[in-house]
Amino acid sequence: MPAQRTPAGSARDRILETAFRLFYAHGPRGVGVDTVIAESGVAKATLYKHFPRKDDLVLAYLDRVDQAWFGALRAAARDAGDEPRDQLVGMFDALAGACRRDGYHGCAFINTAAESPAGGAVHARTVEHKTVVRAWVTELARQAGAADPELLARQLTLLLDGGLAGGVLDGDPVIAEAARRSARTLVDAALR
Amino acid sequence: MPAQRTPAGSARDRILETAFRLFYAHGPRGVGVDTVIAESGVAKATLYKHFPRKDDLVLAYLDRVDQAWFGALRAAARDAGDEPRDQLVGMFDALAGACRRDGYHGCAFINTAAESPAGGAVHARTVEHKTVVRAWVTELARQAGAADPELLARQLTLLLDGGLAGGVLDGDPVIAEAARRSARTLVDAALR
DNA sequence: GAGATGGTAGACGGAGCTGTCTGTAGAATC
DNA sequence: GATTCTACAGACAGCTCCGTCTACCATCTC
Repeated sequence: MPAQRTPAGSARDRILETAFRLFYAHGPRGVGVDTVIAESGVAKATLYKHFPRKDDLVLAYLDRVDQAWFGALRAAARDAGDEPRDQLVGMFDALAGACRRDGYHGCAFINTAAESPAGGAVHARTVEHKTVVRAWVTELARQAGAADPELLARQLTLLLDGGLAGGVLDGDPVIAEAARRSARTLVDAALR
Repeated sequence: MPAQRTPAGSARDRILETAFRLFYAHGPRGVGVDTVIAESGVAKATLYKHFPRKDDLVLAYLDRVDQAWFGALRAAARDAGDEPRDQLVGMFDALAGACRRDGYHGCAFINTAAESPAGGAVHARTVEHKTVVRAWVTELARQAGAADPELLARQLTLLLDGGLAGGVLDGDPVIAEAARRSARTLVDAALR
């Protein structure tokens, strides 16, 4: 290609960065397009060129969250060592990290799903995220030698969801610690 | 008082019943006051007489959910027998019941908290609900003889939250079953 | 120079939102 | 009969929201 794609993508990036911050803090429905425009210092036409519908921006926001959160989850698992059974517990360090982060406001997917019509693309994307994460945990559980990897994955993602979702009420890091201990108990019981 | 309070409270009840249904399905922010008025067959002035602000209606909605959910939780625990350790597991039958219910849409408190400004009365009410429930579970854990009732209660309410909150994405009753099994494992481990 | 590209600035329409207000009507109470 | 209470019906103001549109500008390429 002769002309390189976007010179810097600076406008698009500013929009996404601003949307990420505002959508996470107040929920997509709680933030008007005009606010995103004002805070990102971009023209309205520019925003609508990159994201023809507000939902397109919401989807891009969810993709960004997915990258960040799923990435943190895998990194935490990796940091726990080579043993899958340790990784299943270690991934909960990502939850602890999230709880401690300033402006922590729970699970972006559950929060967004709660306000999205059931049939729409936005809701579907939130479900897709949870499915992908659970599949990854299931594979880890299989590698660890769990008799019923599906069940163990369900149990652990349930804990993750509970810890994350509850963050919208109370971001106490003690929650993450309780979740981690539960994970240890459940993993030990499943691999006995 | 000579004049009995409300002759039947029928208008107020219709408003509350309608708000309960619509708020739970779409979130308070997703339902306009006009819609509540139209669907409950009530005059606008009547609604604003009973609930001067929309937030007052939201608070009444949360109270209603609290009664229903906390009631179901205690009933499920009671049905599990007299032993506190069985009650700690049995309360998860309430989660299974919720999952199977038509129009199940996750945890009303988490969903509402996600869209409510952090400092407000609505957000505070959601936190209060979770606190009350956890206190009740803590007392149950203490009666069961847990070494660390606070921790066990955290762990179990985490499971409850995860199961409930995840319902906005996927109301599969298999979730409730996984939560129940986790609860059994955690309770057994804590009371060993 | 002509045109394409990507950006800024902001008006505008049509819709929906909350909350107020005026006016009417039935029923109970004094 | 007069008053009070409760409810119905609906117009209205003021705001926000989404998305479209016109106009202008800078840069780069042909």
